[in-house]
Amino acid sequence: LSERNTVQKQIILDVLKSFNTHPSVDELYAEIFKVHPSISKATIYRNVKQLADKGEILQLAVPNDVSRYDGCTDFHHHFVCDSCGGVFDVHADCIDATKEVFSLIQNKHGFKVDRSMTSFFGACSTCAESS
Amino acid sequence: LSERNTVQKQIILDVLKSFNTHPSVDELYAEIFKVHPSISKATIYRNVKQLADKGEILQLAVPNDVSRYDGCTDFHHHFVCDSCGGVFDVHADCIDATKEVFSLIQNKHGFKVDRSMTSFFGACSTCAESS
DNA sequence: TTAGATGCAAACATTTTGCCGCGAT
DNA sequence: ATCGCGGCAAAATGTTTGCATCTAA
Repeated sequence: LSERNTVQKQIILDVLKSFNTHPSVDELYAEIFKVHPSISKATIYRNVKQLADKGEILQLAVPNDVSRYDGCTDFHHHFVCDSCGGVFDVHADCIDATKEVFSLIQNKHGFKVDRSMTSFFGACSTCAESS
Repeated sequence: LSERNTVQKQIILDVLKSFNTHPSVDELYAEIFKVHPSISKATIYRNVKQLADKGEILQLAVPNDVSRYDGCTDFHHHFVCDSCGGVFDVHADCIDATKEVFSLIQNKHGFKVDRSMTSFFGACSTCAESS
């Protein structure tokens, strides 16, 4: 049941953390390929899943888009542009989803809440201008 | 540029609204098939996309899961069980993501925010018990 | 009448899996 | 020396598209 530290796993984590954006597996692959051309996409799929399960990275689900990954696990949120599909960070000071809310939900519904994330939707600055 | 009201579109909307859960296209198909066996999945895919674009239904993006649809467009949130993948409603009184927050984000980032949705993650009551 | 919608099947894209060999522990 | 992991290719899954036909307007 032990988990091994491999070169590939470390590169995947490092490269993901170097992104300011929220790359897909394809985007990660393209970047990792530059330093480790022999990597396989299957390895990236397997590792991002494992890292997300351990909570070392976040997996983002975006409507009409592939899975995206976020190397920043600090509590924060996302804005998704309905027009271009871009995903941008929205930091937490904007919204109040605190542990108090988690308890409230747990008491009301019986769900044991661990974490939360808010998605905001609309038009990003670029798309709002060109319309 | 006109959009037509077809029998299929109406059935899709009706059946979706009859769910308390958040069905995938496959689950919708299975249910619609009972009353309209000649329906095609392509028709369902095309219509849920159109309905979601018009805002008549919601498209939910769930990590490691297919797209799910929600016939209830009232402002509310979701709890996703990390263990069984179930998606449950969490109504809005639990969390404060109001128009004020939207303005705050718009001022800070320039995004024109239209709507938001919060996802809570953890263990649902059933899964929390059996662990 | 005509342009949007349907059903079907084929095409596509993304993600998962089986297999075998490699390498971290 | 194990057994988890990597690379590859094949398979599985989910979604979109081309096309001929149908139908709402």
